[in-house]
Amino acid sequence: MGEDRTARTAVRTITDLARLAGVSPGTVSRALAGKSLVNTKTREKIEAIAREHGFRPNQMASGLRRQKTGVIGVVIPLGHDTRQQISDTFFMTLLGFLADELTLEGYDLMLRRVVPKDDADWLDRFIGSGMIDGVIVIGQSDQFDRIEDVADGYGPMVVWGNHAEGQRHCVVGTDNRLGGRLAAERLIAAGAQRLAFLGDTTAIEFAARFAGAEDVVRRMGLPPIIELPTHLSPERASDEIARHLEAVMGRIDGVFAATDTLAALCLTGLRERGVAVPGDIKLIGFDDLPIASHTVPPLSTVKQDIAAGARGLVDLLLRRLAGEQTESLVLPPQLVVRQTA
Amino acid sequence: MGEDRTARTAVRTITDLARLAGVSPGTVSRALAGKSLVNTKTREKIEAIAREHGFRPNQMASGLRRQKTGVIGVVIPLGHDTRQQISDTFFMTLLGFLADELTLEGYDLMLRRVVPKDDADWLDRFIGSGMIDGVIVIGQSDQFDRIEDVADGYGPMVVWGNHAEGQRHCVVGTDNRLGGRLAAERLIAAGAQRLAFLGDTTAIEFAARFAGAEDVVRRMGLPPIIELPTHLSPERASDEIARHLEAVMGRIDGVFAATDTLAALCLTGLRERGVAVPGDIKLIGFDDLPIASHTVPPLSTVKQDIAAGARGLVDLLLRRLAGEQTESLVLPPQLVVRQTA
DNA sequence: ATTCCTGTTGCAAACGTTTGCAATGGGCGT
DNA sequence: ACGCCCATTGCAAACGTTTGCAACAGGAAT
Repeated sequence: MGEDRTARTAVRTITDLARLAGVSPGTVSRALAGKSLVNTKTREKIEAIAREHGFRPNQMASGLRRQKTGVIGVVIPLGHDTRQQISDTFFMTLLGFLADELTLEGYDLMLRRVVPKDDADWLDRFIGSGMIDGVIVIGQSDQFDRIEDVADGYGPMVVWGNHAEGQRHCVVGTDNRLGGRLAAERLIAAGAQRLAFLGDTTAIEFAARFAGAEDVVRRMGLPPIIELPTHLSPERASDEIARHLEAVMGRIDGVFAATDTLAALCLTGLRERGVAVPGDIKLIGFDDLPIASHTVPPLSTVKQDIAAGARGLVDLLLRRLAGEQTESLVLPPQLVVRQTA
Repeated sequence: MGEDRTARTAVRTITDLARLAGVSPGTVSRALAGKSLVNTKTREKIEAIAREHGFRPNQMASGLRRQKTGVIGVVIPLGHDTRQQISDTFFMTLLGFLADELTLEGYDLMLRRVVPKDDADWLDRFIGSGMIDGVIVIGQSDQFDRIEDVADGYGPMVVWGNHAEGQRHCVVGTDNRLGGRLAAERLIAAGAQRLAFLGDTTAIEFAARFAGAEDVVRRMGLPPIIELPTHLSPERASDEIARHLEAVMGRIDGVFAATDTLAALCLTGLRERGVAVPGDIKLIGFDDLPIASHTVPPLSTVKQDIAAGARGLVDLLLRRLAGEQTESLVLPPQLVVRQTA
């Protein structure tokens, strides 16, 4: 008992509520929106009824009328490596922070995972859906050009990824080239001379990290870095790394892994072969994921500030939504020396 | 050149397109929807124009009219442990698989992270928003009762979590109690007698794991399990675990961690104290996350089949959307013996 | 008493799509 | 040659909200 004070009339629309309150739908709309064009008494009455019936205005209708949805699209293109990435720790952590930031700003988040290979206009489709006010692209993958194309005609888009001179889309990301330099310098400072790079350089971010490392070895007159292309998904990566190690063992004394995840796998591979780290081979990763501090020995790495990245993405996107033109944001990476290099 | 065949007339609505094609909006709608009530010739013409102008029907309008949105809400309640969970590896992996499955079924995914403590009707608000056709709740957290309340009046909801006898909401999850039993049995089989449980049992899933372990020690007449409540976020957990170990060291010879993440941290803590694993203390985790196979020594654990879980969630939700009444789905956990127990 | 505000409210037209119903036309059977 | 049916299309009313404009009341100023 006590429950039946909620009238049997279900109040699903603003019009129902208006009827109950004895006012017009317009007034209800204004009252609920908090615009001050409505009498305090009336507003309170309306709010009371709304609360009592658990009424919430339909977001679809509101969105249609106002031509904005309160939803930000977040899309993860799976370019060169279909399986991985949506479960990749780095992207997931970034996504988590994004969710936090967007919620804080009153936006909802619509997540979409796309395979550009099977779906050429993945980006236009998302943008044109009318469901989102803006879009955040997590990772350029191998879709740099397509993103550039879209950037010309569509303002509210920010991309996580690598910044290239003169690019047209607004990007937030770590200075990968600098990160690569830091990594290589650390390996060399720890005593390594003949380096290898573990990772797939068709991903533009990884290419930049590789390039940074190359800068260093070239400057110091060391032999060129051996590229060891590797997929990101743990299942495939394990075997590939094993094969790589088989092939280059003895010819290298330092490994720069494109990712902590790869570094961790590499560490296991080295252990299995009885190779001492950092004794025989120095190893450094990238990202500073939680795993980096829990390998044995703990992984030296180049830290990306993921939280700052998320904040930057959202901040820039909001300003673009407000019509501002924004520059890209390049975050400084930070060397974290632990025990593998 | 060759680019200007795209007429300058921007075609944003179905009506624009209709004008261009010389038909009525209704026909365009039918053509684009693929319903076979339209002449092949006409359809092709319309499709051609649509393609040429990159036209996509507005999802908001469509959703409003059809009273369905093609969007599934995924909500992660952060109950007892505000900070964590959205970056928790387990939930993130589940989320990744969910994204895959939902995409496959033609649904979009709207992600929302909520703090029930600050926002009592988080679930009603999401459901009542009119933006989603159904909802998947990831983790019951400490919100079991609220979910139960909602389940009575709202069909299309499926929850990841623990199954309790006679509950009213449809849940998909691992048999946590059985998992707890497997873990305890393994610890004991490895030689442990005095067990501790690492984790916060106010989370219902963890409570079930704990209960399963208790079943075993009771049956075998061993001393009761010592509870070591611990937050999930790595930053807080590290210290808490250190303090716990300090307190119970020497009184235990086996640890059942509620999560692989906690187990990995515990392993580090034990190493720092010079405790041999599994020599002095046996250790077992839960989940079988990637990290489990890369600790040193690799972690024995109880595996949850995350992919199957995601598939189950989506499958049940779709059937509920179709009006079916569905039973809960309880997945069997699987013991994975590595080297810590 | 008349006029002019100001503060509230109602009216009705959007927003862009879908869909039941009716209208049109051509082909076919008789 | 007539009528009927079927395939295709157009018409217009929804879906639920927002918002410019107009209307209205009551009070203040003249």
